[in-house]
Amino acid sequence: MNLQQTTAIDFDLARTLDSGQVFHWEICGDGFAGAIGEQSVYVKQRDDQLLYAGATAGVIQDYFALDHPLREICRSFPDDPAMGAARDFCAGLRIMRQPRWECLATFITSSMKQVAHIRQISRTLRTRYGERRRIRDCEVHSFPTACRIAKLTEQNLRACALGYRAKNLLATARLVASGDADIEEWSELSDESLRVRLCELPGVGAKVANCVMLFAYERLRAFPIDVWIERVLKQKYFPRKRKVTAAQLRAFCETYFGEHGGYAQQYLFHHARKGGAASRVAAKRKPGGAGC
DNA sequence: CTCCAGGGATGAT
DNA sequence: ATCATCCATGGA
Repeated sequence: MNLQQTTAIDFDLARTLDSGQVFHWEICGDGFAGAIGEQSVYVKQRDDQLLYAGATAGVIQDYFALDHPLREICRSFPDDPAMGAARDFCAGLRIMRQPRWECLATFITSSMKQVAHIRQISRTLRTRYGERRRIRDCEVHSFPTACRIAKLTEQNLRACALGYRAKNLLATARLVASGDADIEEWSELSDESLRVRLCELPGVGAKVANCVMLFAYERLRAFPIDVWIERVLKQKYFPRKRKVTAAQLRAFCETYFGEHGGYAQQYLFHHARKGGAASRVAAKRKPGGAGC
């Protein structure tokens, strides 16, 4: 199969796919295979060129948000040591435009899960209930639609290792499938209204809502606060302060990181998670023991 | 073995 | 408003 080609400057494909925003792309040959909606796509990067098959250039460019003005976005970040280090570490990392339902569903399954296991759950759901496709000798499965999941049982989903998340995914799938929750229509809402609507869905709280807003609704100001980001914020921005409430953190993030706070958050997250020992934030240690 | 993970819902202070 | 607890599962 012949590959098509499009220019992609200020873009790092592998880093973007490994940054914890999308969970289903797999290594295929010397590139990656995955689904963009219902289409199976192969893509690999060679310098400033993206070589791809399975979709149009327009779909590729839109999905990877190659139109985001990354230079300007990075310039809008606050000028402090933690942010600067994260920005240097995350060159070319872009916030993609993901399909609403699969992003929402995947982050409902993400609660109290490591990235590796979110990937495993996504793979199981796709393999069992999605549509199988083939691209360049690699298998790709689309994410099951809300209607498909709505017809399953909680036991079906628990069998995919979802645990207590099964009930939430099923209930939300049924709301979306019935049209009671019109997640496509919600793209017209303001940030605040959108967050309220998302949080009404079973299994969606502030953190998941912000992830979905950032990764599927292009609300680049949305700032998800998970355990990693919470540690980064407390250690880098509130050092030697015993008590920092969730409300304080939220208020700080809304203003300090500016109009592209979601990008800043993703860079801080990726740096903390994947950076070297120097960047790593220490997990909370159990008190006691002769620490010396 | 233990500790922890891109949390949410519920009920008690 | 803030805190405690429970909820499943598997990687490290």
